[in-house]
Amino acid sequence: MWEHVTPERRRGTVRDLRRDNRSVLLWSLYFDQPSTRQELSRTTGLSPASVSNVVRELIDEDIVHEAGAVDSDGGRPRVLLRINQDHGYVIGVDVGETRVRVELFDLAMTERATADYPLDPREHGVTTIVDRILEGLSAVLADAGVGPSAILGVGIGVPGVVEQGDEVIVHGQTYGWDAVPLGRLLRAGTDLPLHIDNGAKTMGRAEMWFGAGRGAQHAVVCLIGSGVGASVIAHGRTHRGSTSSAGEWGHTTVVVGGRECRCGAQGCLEAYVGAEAILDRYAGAPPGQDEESALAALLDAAANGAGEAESVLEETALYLGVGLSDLINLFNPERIILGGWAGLLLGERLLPRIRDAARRHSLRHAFSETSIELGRLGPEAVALGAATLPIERFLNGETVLPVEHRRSAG
Amino acid sequence: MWEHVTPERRRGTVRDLRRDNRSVLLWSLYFDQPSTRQELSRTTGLSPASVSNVVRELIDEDIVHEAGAVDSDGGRPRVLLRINQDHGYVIGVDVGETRVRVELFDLAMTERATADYPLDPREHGVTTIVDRILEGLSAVLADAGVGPSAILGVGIGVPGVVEQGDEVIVHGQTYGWDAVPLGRLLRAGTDLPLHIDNGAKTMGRAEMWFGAGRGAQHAVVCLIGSGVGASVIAHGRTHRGSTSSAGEWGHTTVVVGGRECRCGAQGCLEAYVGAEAILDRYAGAPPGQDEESALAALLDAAANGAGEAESVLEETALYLGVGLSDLINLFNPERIILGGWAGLLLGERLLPRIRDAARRHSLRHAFSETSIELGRLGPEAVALGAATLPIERFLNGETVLPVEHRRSAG
DNA sequence: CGCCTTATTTAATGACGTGATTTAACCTCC
DNA sequence: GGAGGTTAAATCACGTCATTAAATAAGGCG
Repeated sequence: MWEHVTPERRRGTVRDLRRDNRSVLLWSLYFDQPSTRQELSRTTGLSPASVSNVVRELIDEDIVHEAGAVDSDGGRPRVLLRINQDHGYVIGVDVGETRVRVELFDLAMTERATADYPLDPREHGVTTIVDRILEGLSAVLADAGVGPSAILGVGIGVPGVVEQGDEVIVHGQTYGWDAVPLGRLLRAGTDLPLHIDNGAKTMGRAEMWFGAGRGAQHAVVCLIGSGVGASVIAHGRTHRGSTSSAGEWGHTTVVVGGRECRCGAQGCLEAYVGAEAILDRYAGAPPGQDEESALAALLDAAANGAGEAESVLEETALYLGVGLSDLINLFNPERIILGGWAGLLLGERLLPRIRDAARRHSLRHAFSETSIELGRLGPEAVALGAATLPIERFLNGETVLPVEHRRSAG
Repeated sequence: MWEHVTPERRRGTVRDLRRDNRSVLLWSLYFDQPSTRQELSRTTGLSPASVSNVVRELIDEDIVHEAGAVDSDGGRPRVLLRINQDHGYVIGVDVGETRVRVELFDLAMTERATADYPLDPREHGVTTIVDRILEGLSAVLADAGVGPSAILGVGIGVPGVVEQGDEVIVHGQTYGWDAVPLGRLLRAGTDLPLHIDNGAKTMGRAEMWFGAGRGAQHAVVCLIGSGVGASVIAHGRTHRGSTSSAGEWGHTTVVVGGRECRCGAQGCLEAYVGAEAILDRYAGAPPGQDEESALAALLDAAANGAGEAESVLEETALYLGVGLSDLINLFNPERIILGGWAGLLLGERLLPRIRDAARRHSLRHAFSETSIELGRLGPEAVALGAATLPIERFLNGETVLPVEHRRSAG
């Protein structure tokens, strides 16, 4: 009864030690390719001898390749090492409000195949989605010419709360999903290792790994689309809370007794800065347009001096800034990243005003340590981020690939 | 350039492994005393042989004592082990708004000496505080008859933001402290190892270790006094953010454009539920009373049916509930603990109403997984929690005590 | 071609955790 | 009260690991 006060600790055999060191080395190499044994020794803190040993092991397993060399003033050249990007593959799935998208990547995260299934807005039934995903999996495998045994895992980003556990359960407000055992349903159709997570969180991962979040240890990635979500990263890790539903920034209250939100509460942030809510507040919106064009039109109208559009945006910037200030005060991140299609559209035009509103509503010290930026990966990042889930497992040494994929040891 | 995405990893020598295992064992024993080697083997996952080895080491260092035995149906009795509570001592300091309090504890956290220095409300100068603390340190050492060499460390809880780093800097809004290098100032007067942290955070630690937080991995401890603060615990660790100013819940915005807060912003939670703010909103408050009696009087007035008092409280419960719902949505804690003198007073009478308001403003799933409770340790817990800072270091094996305190090895 | 410089590997060493084996400590039953 | 049983703890032999120091590889330069 003490686990409450200390972080999880792995079992301490001398063998686990090796697994950990190997993992540290892999992470380092993965994010700093190509590298040399020497450099790895520096970055990991391991002795050159240990680096040599581990690297030999990795080369034998065909996970790492030697690739050229670089002169070292006068002496023996350093050998360049890089991860064999064809050692295995990962798949990322983006289950969005309007489509299901499946992408296959190699270990370097270059896209090798894609499948895209537009979704009828009225067709969010569980079986439809499951079918699309399974269909997409076979499609990208075939398309890329990759066998299932070479797949390290499949990451799936879905809207709504994802309860991790023995059985992965998805609660999708917008989809009308209630406690859907998505993992079990999918496992009926595929044997690939699955990693299911909330879409905002997977997008957050993508920005942290490859986008505007690189280098930050503490960040919040805000996903503003039709609705509003966020992914909180502390110490480089996505904050999940006790049942993985942390980060529901959109339903934070900014006005007690304010506008009604689709979640049933009043005064939620989402009821002011979600695309749906913004358009709702704007009388000038022509009906029948899709949200994306409608919001773009609103922005144009404001740029052309339309008073009402302008005031809706002004208000939006204020509320969004307030929402961000809450994040700053509570999390003290070094960086806040605005993403999602609506977030990017709004940010482009309103960022200074949003920043100003955030400044006015947060504590000076914390605000001064936070930068507020736009996401760099676009709204397509959900699948990419989802695909990093199996990559993480791989780098941690928690995935073993069938032997056929290993070169016979020297 | 990859640390952004993986948690800190310790250097991996076979020696660190031992230190870690020893630490795991110590934590387990600390929170589950007395215990036996056998039981420790179970809880730590270490083999009985390793437990034996480590325990022998700890006994040799006089950190652990054997204390009696317990029959085991028929066979050799299990030997009970407990931590030698006199192996070393820790000191906790509570720098509050009205006093400085210094307490000395043994390893079992029983209080051995106390020193208390009331503070003139106008006298929050840095040197005054530093002097009081130093005075208190000598006082408790003398009082308990303990030499400085037996002190594992001193934990200090202060109001305001504490920036951890090479040089500990304190920003105390309420105190009018701006970037005070408290660590350096104290080090001029004492050689004891110092741990400085925000008072809300140290109180949170106390509740997590010994109070209403026991057993929880994810919790938020709310400190409501004259102002409002919070301590967020994720995975058993206090969340600090990038510059340790995380958890400033009090300055979260609950009403855009709302009441002015002493921080300069508008609509902060603190401007509604801090004791000062509550009394401010209550016209019936007789002047010249201290806050504590005034709030108690307000509560009594409401209990006796005074309409205005009642409505102020009703409103307070609403705002507090909304504040909690933000925590629930963002952090998804398993437990929320209401503490601080005002929090306890309010909670006693208003808890059901607070809970209800929180429920109405948070997402169903997250709310249903959270319990909202009152703190168990009272407002005195700041010093206790501060004292756990050096305890933690000790249990992690990061503290070495001078040899004089070790029994000569057998 | 021999010497110099730097990178990597090899060899020797010491620490560690574990399973198997002993030893310790207490019980029951005859 | 001693033999046999039972459970706990300590010891031993072994395999694994990271590290340091020494050796070797791989170029450059004169």
